[in-house]
Amino acid sequence: MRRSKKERQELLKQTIEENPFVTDEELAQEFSVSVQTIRLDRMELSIPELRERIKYVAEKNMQDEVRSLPIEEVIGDIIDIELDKSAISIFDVKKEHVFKRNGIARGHHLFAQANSLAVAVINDEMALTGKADIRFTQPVKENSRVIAKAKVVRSQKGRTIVDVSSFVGSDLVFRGEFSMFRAPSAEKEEIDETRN
Amino acid sequence: MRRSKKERQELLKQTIEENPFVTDEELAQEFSVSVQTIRLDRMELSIPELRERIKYVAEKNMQDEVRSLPIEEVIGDIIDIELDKSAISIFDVKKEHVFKRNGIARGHHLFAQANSLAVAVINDEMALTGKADIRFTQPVKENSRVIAKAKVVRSQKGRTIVDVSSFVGSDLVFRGEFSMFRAPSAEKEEIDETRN
DNA sequence: TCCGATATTAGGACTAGGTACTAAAAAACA
DNA sequence: TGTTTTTTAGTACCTAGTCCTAATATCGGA
Repeated sequence: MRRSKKERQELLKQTIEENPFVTDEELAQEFSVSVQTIRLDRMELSIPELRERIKYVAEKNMQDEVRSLPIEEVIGDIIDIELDKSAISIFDVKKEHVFKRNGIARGHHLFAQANSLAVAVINDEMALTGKADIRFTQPVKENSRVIAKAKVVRSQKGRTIVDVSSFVGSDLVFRGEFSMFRAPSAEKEEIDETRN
Repeated sequence: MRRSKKERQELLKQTIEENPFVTDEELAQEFSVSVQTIRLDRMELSIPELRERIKYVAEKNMQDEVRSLPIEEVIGDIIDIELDKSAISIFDVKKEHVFKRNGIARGHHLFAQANSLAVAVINDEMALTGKADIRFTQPVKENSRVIAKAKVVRSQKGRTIVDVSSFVGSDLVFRGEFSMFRAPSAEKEEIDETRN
């Protein structure tokens, strides 16, 4: 089926986004146009060639790998941290984080950002969440930037209370009180401690 | 500096492993041999060409992506559901769900399973988590199978309380009380309702 | 020191998946 | 109808290879 140029280019963009591994040849067949047309389309849309796309995906992968090693496994980007005191992270809500039906962020992503920030702020070898009291105060839409602020409230014998408030702009969208277990050094402080 | 064949091939393997993006040309210079020699080496060591290597890395990345942001709307597999009453789901804890340091499942995955089950059990167009009171009662290790059981406790004017308990074997590992907002049909029931 | 084996290099033909460019044909529109 | 836009075709060139043949180099042993 032949489509208009505009329509075709829209679909082309989507198709390549979904599957960056597709060749011009295959796309030409898919859209029943010549390979040259596909190439003109890519030009107009500034979509790089197959190999560059693959390379990009691969490079992203490598970066992710190094990123997940040193900065620890945090959801969202930590932009400020004072160990055992406070921390701030940013999380951009993209299409994969929302419900398809209504475009609202799924709760567990906001929870993940907050929880992971609560873990990160603790200056110990190990930190585990014991309990949490959380509130989703406003729905968060796709393309929002969520800023989570964690504050250590108090700390006593292996237990630390961390308050996390998340905002979109000036709106509070999430609040949580996390009760964290901590284990100072390595081995024998066994995590069975986490029994609450 | 010229090395013996064996030595060179050993280094070659390492070099490519570290940086799969290196070309034969660059390797030839690095080892002061001809491009052909590098190619013979790759043959003998069964190392694929640059593009195949890059493609492999990229593909691995894509796989990871689908894994980390589940396509399906529910985290875990629902094995039983009675709308507005109860539901059960299974979630297998794999290496990507645990902290590298201690092999313990990160809290937000257990939360995600429970929260997502609470959403699923509600028989309405839309369900959003308003607040939640949760407890991680025991650490969950890699390769565990977590069974979450959701039960609708009560329901009144657009608000439904869902209790979720998650088990590994017979051990309770997580408990949460979720207060869910529900909107029967589509548009105008505006989600500002979620102000708590 | 010469011999044969192994290792290395050079070169040509071919490949995929393109870029960059020119030119012609087809379709859309005014 | 003429003009503009869009599409197609074709050429030369590119990278990073494969596959193959043939010519050298290098090395160990008799």
